[in-house]
Amino acid sequence: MIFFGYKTNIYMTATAKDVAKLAKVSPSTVSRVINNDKRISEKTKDIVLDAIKQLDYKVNNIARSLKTRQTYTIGFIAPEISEEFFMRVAKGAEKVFQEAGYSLIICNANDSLDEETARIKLLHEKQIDGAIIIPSTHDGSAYNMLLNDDIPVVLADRKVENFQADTILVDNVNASYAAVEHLINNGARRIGFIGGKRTLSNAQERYDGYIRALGDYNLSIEEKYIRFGDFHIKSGFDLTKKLLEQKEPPTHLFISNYYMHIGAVKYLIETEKTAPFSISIASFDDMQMSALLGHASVTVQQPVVEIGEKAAKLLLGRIQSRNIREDFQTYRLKSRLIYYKGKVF
Amino acid sequence: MIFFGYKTNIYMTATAKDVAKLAKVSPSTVSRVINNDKRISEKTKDIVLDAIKQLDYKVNNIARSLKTRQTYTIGFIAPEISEEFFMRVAKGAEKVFQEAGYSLIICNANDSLDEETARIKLLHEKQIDGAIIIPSTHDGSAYNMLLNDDIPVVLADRKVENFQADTILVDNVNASYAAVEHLINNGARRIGFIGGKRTLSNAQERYDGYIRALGDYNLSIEEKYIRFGDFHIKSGFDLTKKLLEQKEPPTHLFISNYYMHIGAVKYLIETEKTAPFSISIASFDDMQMSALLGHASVTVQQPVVEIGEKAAKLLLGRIQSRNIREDFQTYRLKSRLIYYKGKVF
DNA sequence: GACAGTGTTGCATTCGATTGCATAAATTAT
DNA sequence: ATAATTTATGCAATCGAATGCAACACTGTC
Repeated sequence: MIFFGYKTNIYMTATAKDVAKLAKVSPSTVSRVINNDKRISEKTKDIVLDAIKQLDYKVNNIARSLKTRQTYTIGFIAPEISEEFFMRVAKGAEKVFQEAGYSLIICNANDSLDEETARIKLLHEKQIDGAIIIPSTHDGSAYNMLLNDDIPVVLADRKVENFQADTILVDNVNASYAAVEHLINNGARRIGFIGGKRTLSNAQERYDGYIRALGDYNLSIEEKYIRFGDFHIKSGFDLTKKLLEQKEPPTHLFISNYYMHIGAVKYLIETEKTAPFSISIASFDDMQMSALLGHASVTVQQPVVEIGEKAAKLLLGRIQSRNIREDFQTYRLKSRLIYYKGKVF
Repeated sequence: MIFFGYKTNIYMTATAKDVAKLAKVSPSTVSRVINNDKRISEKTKDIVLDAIKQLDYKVNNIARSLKTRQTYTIGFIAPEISEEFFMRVAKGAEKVFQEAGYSLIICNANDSLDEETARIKLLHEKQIDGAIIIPSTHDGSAYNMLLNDDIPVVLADRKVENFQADTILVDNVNASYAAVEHLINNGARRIGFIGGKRTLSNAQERYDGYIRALGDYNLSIEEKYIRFGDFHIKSGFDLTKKLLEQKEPPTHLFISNYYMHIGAVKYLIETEKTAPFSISIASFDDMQMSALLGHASVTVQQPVVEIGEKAAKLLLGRIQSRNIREDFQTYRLKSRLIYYKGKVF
């Protein structure tokens, strides 16, 4: 619909020029009105606002971005978008950003450094104003691509090498210490450990907590009770099998994340392991399903949404202050233990 | 780093103009090279490509978008981004789009029509080239905002009222029919039904399959065995409680999705329901954890990733053909049944 | 050697909004 | 009433790339 001849471009969407014509002012004035420039008289402001309403004018964000060099878009890269944990972090971040007028491009790195790097390139090309990254590996060198062009980055959940940034982590060491301690207090002496790739900072830290707890309680650290996987179901399954099929197997397990816990339980169910003893598991992450996972006695509940919120707030601060490179901080958010009834199916 | 004085703008990123100057050609020629215009001589093409490499030139996508009116960005709206099901759809879509050079803005509608509408506005302002929506409600009227501005939309998983579009669904009726049939074949006579909000097309269809199966096998349809919730854990819990606490409770349950199944199992565990009979459950969705859910005898596995892929391909077709409004199709993808060992914990 | 035909390249405008600078209008001071 | 100051608005350039049209260079033909 041509609107009294006021829409001049072929796409029939009103531009600032159209509004200007209708309001009998210049495009600059229109621009000043929509940007709340204070030195504009109430009278013309009203006239312009009225014209805007009449023409249903919306600013063209692309044109605006070209001029202002701000896209109000934030990149969010997670190792795997179908995992509840990461997307709950994303939710926390989205909430904060949305209130500040920013929107999120959520990308999947597929647990691969290459894909992660590809996503970074993409976000860079899209000229995002900042990025939150949950690193897929320990190598953060690709992130410098962003920082070098003054795009601030905040890391969540894991820290990396070769890159400096604000980082939001949880107190992995203390949390896994407490979980293992709980097993010990309940009489556990042979506690198996199933961890993630040690190159990932959170995996290493959870291992450290386990070792420290054993040490403090004078339990010997047995190589044969310790296995490292990759945080996925299959490795939880495989490693549980390995641990339990040896002579003098562990009677308890500390498992470093939710998915490996699932794998462990799958193994226990499939083999209908009833053993001479009952396996009891301490694990990480409290997801919607955690309460139903068999053999769970205690789990570490991380402040997932808060990780995202905190990361988002920090990033916003960096963007707004334009202080991109200094005083990087690392925050450790507190986790807490959730006790299940120790039910063994 | 100023590069031999060739970078003219204050941001020190090379523009087509800089490349042109270095290659001693006009900006138009540079533009033609990067867009693979065939009517350019091999010689100048090489010179320009060399200059591009020297200056590490990257096109400014924002400027390009302003001119071409294409952003190569697709909106993806899901009712809840922390749910594995929806994000697996997103993964399927992302794969297809990525190969075609498009990227995805994933948004969370939080199961709310208002938030969904807000996201649509946002995506509209960002000038996306198309959108895939998993509707949060039965009302699709807000989607017209996109279509009216020639932005094609494809719906996934659920259909809506007040909006016409290509739609990718699964064969809900047949799938739930088959699941219920399986229970009947195993001797079930009193089968409770726990469904989602009937205003959602998939919830209604799953109910239809249940009703049809009972009818075909001459089982009476009992009001007291039928309850509707909201696809979330809590309603699964509450409705299971309601169903089982009555006199002559059902001995089997057909539960319309994964999360309500979780809720049901939570109830069964918490109350340590051992009943005079053992509850056996047929349900929908086969997630990472489904195999571990207690009482499961059979579940419907939907082709989740394929939903996303199919939706993406359709949307790409619409975008590329510029046929936005005609011949809308509805596709029904086939689900299949996964039989668990019928183990009852 | 003039002319048509084909293949390359540049000029200048455009996309829509922002903004420094200049100027006009309104207000206050003298 | 006039000068000085403040306030409000417009002009014109700019952000970086794309593209219709014009112009040029070259080859081949008669």
